[in-house]
Amino acid sequence: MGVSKTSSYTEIQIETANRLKALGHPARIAIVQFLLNQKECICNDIVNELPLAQPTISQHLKELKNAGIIQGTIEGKAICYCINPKVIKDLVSFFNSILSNLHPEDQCC
Amino acid sequence: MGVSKTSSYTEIQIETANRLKALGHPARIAIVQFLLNQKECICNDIVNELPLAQPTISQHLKELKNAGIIQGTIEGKAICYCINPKVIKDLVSFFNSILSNLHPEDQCC
DNA sequence: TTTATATATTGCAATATTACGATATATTAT
DNA sequence: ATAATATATCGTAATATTGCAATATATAAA
Repeated sequence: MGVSKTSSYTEIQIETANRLKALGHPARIAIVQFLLNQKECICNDIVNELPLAQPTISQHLKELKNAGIIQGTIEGKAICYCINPKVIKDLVSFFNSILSNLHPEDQCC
Repeated sequence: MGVSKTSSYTEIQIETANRLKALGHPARIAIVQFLLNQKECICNDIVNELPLAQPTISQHLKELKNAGIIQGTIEGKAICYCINPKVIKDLVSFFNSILSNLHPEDQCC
């Protein structure tokens, strides 16, 4: 008894949660997967691909960008969005570290 | 032109989004990490560890459980929650497949 | 059976998210 | 300069999430 509560969360916990939350919507998963298949990754193409209006997609792109999942650079009249590999690698590491800390003998169910 | 909109999302996109969304909150990241370090994983312990009230933690546990991230079994008076390795493995695969589809020559930014 | 312990559920307020029409901005083409 | 194209922002309605006090349930201990 007498265990003191951790006052808050660590920076890493907050950052990881933000990134996972950004990917926690089917439209944003679909956007990421669409970007993977494109050499030219422009918002207007995505509008034609997904069942969402242009402002909604723009909003989803903004969230992915705020979380660092994607980056955008201006390409003339359009904008080129693409995936930031570093963040994806971090997430692979995060889940791999869960797996490696999961020892069957520790499992109670 | 004339590209038809995909009517909706795939089952896998929806399932993946649900799982990532479930992990998209610092309290739920902290809960998962706490479970990793415990042999005895009981909700009341988590209440002493996190800055949240018992009903709130119970709610977060429910969300993790609904998303399949954790499972709970009744252990007498308490409940033993632990992580479902299969789902974590699926997520590692998801992010690894993003990485393997990310060819630098395709990147426009 | 009464009491204590562990967890879940309900109800509710505060806040955040999602989606979109309307509109703004910025670049390119004419 | 005007028009067309690509994207962003604003305002707003509908819905979802978060957190908690109060209360319920269920098991174990006395």
